[in-house]
Amino acid sequence: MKTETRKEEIIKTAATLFKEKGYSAVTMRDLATAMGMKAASLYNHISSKQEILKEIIISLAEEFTEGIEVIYNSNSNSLDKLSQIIALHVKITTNNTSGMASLNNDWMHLEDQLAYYLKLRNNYEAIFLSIIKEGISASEIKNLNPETIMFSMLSTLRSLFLWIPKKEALNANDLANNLSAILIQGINK
Amino acid sequence: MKTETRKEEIIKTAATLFKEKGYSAVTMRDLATAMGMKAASLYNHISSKQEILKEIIISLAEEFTEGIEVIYNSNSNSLDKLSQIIALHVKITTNNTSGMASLNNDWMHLEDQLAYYLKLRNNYEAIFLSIIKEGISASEIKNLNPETIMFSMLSTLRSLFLWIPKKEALNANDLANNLSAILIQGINK
DNA sequence: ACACTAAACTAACACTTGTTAGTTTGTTGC
DNA sequence: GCAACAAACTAACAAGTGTTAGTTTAGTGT
Repeated sequence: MKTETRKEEIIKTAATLFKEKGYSAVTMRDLATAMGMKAASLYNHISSKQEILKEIIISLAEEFTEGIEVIYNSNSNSLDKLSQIIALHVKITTNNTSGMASLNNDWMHLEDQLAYYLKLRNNYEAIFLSIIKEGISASEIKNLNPETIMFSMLSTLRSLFLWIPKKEALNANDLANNLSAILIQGINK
Repeated sequence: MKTETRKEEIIKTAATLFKEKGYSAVTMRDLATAMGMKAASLYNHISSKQEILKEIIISLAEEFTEGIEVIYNSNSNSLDKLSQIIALHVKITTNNTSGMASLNNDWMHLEDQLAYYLKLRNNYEAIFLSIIKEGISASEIKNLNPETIMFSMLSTLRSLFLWIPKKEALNANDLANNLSAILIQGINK
């Protein structure tokens, strides 16, 4: 329980491979080669391929859940809360780009934990939607379809893992600020 | 060369399976079962699993290329061109939701056609970026980072395949108009 | 009736998959 | 020097993979 570092290395390596080819296309032999060992040796550290995916996805999903609940319960106004959500996505994605790829593309290959993951995701979206609706009621946000607003924002935020690695020039703060400007104020001059 | 309808049925069925589980996780036996036949029988109509993926993705990529070139060469102003790009995505995605899932998630499993696909995609993004830059030069668009603007819009448009099937209530025109409003004018009241 | 053809079938192939069992290696604490 | 242990190894497995070869079936035009 102390030196779990080898297991974590495997999970991290797996995440980068999953990002490139997807969970199903990565074999245990691919992963072993990337780790410089034989496939069977992986099983000294992990119990199955499934477990790796679970470790990657569930911890991230829980991180998002905790993050948005704090934001929701703060006493900022709605537009500020949306900016904080943007910053949350930028931060988590910056810290674990590869894991975010699995979260977005391979969640359907969770087996035992699929129901739990979907529960977390539905909960997250429900809170996000509440914030938007409250913003509309408070006349902070334009009276447009709330689901479409959420879809648009969430699409951009969920794609950050594709974008951030190419632009390490931008630091996390600048990116979050840029995105807030675009997503909230629009681009029309 | 006349009745290619059986091949097209296979490709369409494959696309819906690829959308749910991804290209790598769908076996030829899965596809055959969905078609009500045995796996070997598929090969009377298609030459390989690869070919199916190619047919799905390349035709869509070419459709986007043709579409954006027409828009780019029209004499609308830049904001109108962006609205037309939004409408292009909504239209193509509405007509082939499953195929768009493969285009977005499984392009890396193209083998022989991977280079060609990447060429088309880079060309598409270059034109998109030109339109944004021209809009900034013409003072139609705010002077924000053009790449970030494109990334934000494209993320939303590329995720439409996830969204459109859930909202068949909205027709294509309404959705395109809603999205144009949000992406261009912002949500801040 | 007969040849043709589209489209299904059965059987099998060579290879790859995730995983297990049992063994060897190298380091650490006594 | 030896016990203990983490972490690698070899060898093998049963099941599943995409694909091929050859055959059967049923419908169509002559």
